[in-house]
Amino acid sequence: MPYTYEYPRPSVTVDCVVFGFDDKEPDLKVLLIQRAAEPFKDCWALPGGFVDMDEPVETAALRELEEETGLTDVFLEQLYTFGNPNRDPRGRVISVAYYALIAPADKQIAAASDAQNVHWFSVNQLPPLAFDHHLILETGLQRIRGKVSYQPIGFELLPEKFPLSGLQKLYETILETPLDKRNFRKKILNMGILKELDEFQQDVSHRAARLYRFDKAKYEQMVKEGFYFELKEQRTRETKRKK
Amino acid sequence: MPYTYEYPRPSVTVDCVVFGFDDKEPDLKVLLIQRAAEPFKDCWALPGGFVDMDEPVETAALRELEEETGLTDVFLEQLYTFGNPNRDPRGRVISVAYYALIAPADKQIAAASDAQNVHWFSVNQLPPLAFDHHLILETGLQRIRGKVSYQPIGFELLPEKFPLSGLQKLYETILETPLDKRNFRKKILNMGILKELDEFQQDVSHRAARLYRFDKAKYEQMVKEGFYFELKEQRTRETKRKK
DNA sequence: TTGGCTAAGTGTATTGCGTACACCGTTATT
DNA sequence: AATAACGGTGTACGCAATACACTTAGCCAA
Repeated sequence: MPYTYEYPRPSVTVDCVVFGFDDKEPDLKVLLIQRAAEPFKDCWALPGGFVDMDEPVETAALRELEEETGLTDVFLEQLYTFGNPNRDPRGRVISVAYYALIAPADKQIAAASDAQNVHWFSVNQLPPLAFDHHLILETGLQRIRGKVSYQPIGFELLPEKFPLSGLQKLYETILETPLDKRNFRKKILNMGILKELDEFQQDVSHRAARLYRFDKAKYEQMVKEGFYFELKEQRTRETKRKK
Repeated sequence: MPYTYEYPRPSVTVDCVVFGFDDKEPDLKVLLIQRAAEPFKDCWALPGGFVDMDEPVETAALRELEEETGLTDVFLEQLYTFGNPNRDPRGRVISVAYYALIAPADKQIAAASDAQNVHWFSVNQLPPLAFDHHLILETGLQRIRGKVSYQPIGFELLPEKFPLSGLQKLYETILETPLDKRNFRKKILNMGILKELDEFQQDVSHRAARLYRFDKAKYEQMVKEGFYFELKEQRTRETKRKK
């Protein structure tokens, strides 16, 4: 027991809420691992683990994500820090939560390390979760619901090339509201942040849709010039203003 | 040295970015303390300190704030967690930062505990700060700039009763942009979240303005019914869409 | 008391954007 | 050849954002 301190110290962990989008269902998914060790052995949980003493916290999140699921090169942002004294039966554990967005093409995932199993779950059909992971996940959901409307993070959930209908489905899924096709296309195309490609969908049993790519460089250029991304929930005239 | 662990553990602290608004200058202010102990003795810093083992992190933030500045009953939200390995010369210290908004009427502050001095600084005239507190403060600034536009947190910076011009000055200060008086009044009054009082400014050397109060209960009621607060930067027609 | 200063308070015309809404075209399948 | 599935397109309407200037109220000082 070599590590001794004058005052007691908490352990610090990271946990990752990994979101993925499945446009077949269509459904927002979360990546969970099945714990191989106590506590909560066999229970589903968010991927995560202890922060090493010499690594930045975000690095720990990326490392644990790769160790437990094989994922690399993900979009990752800090979500919230959970530190209630009783959230972990092993003692005082403060967890810095991150959320990640990954494109389905990257979805080759592999159970490893502390995990005996890794699996995508629909956010609407979640198993019981270890610790306070349900709270963390819910916090992550709120975050991306709030954030997709005014930052173009949704593209992180799509493959590099996607049809407009795929983007629309994504927004409809996250915002839980139907959008008008013509208005959606008009608005997103007018923004000028999509690059129209000369490629089309393959292997579909109907007319193939044109593919687009998110033009990140142009977007950042426009932001500098005062552009303000905004793609809100479309409400009907009735619900818009009551009374 | 009674506390021994199998693995090394970081220390965990909290830091608070306390914002106040001065409508005389008008200026956005931050409350800083002058450190009484090493490291960074005599240097200005954000109020904060170590998290006790049996208290929630947010409780620690509130406790440290009271201990060092005498402030209680503040609006407080978690900001971000800073955990780079070298941010503190004493070793690995991970800090959970919060930001607080307080009304000027509450501004009776008192140096205490670890602080030899407490002082309001304009965010535009900051002294050198201890640790990475400059980064934390900057992060807090960005947060409230982003947040005032779509959540009515600005009222936390005003006294309970305020004139419309005070609210407008607040928004102009935080957003760093001039707003049109008539449009501002029209918009905020139409929202219906302000209660018109039968009281007026006192001791002003010109016509006294009517005072208003933020009707929080009504606002929350309206949010439930789908109301969406939004008070954006007003841009001119020219800058709005280029080309 | 009067004149001057400061800030409060108020209305309208224009325009751009969000919204609602329906049909034809293309491709693959049987 | 017919069907099924989705792709792709235009317009009219109404509201809300914007631009813009003068009068009134109250205090103060000469």
